[in-house]
Amino acid sequence: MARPITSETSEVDHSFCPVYEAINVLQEKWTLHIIRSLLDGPKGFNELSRAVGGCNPATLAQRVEKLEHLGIISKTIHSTMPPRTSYALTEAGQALQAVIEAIDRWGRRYLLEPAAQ
Amino acid sequence: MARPITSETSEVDHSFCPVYEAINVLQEKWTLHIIRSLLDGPKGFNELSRAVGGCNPATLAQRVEKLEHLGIISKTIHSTMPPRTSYALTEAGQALQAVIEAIDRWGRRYLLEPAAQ
DNA sequence: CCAAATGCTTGACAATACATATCACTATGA
DNA sequence: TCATAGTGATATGTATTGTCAAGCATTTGG
Repeated sequence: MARPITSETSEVDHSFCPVYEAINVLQEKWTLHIIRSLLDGPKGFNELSRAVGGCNPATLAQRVEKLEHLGIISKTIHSTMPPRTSYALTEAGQALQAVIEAIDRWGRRYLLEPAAQ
Repeated sequence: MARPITSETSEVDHSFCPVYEAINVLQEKWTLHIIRSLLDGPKGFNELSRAVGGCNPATLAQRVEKLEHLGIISKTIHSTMPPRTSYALTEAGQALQAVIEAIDRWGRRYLLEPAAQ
């Protein structure tokens, strides 16, 4: 990628495209579900797992770590007696509400009759 | 799923949630890239492949078939002498522009400094 | 006739996600 | 006190998914 030679064919230049990267982040399995679940408040690991519904713990742990790394969610370990973990959206994460809402509107409008699949 | 009874454990009810389903559609690898590529006009298979950038033909064919099945894109085979295929967005597909735009805005705002990954 | 492009398909392989089991720890109830 | 259940994960093996490198039939241009 990012090789602007080849003048004849119109190669699309993906040198660094924020949209392309954003799509790559959001298109990973469970990512959008996780963000959606966290939109109504911080959750613990198992709580999040239940809210997401169907994601296995290994995958969830991996996703959550990556999203934390990307600054989309934050992980806090409360040093109370039973040490509880809490996952919450950062500002960047909260901002994804607009994306979820857009998907929501689209889904309600065009996905009401599934039937096939 | 879709068992609203069970008073003991608080199972999350995903009987049919349009947002959940919409996310499931859009979270598959390459799907959003394909839709984004088709937003600026219909394309043939190889043309689409180049526009998407990096998706292998097997996956692309599979995605495109599923999206056609879901009524998001339409496939037309022009019976001209070299029979050309053309993939285009349906109305439902066009409507996803709002989602792409939301992702675009988010990406520009929060993904400018990637560094890590 | 040969190279190149279109629109895919195939088959072997690798990466990913899955179910399931388990762990250490802490409450809670009997 | 001692099982039971909840927390926050991690480990195992298997199944699903995506990828790579080819190839094929077709047609057009040189």
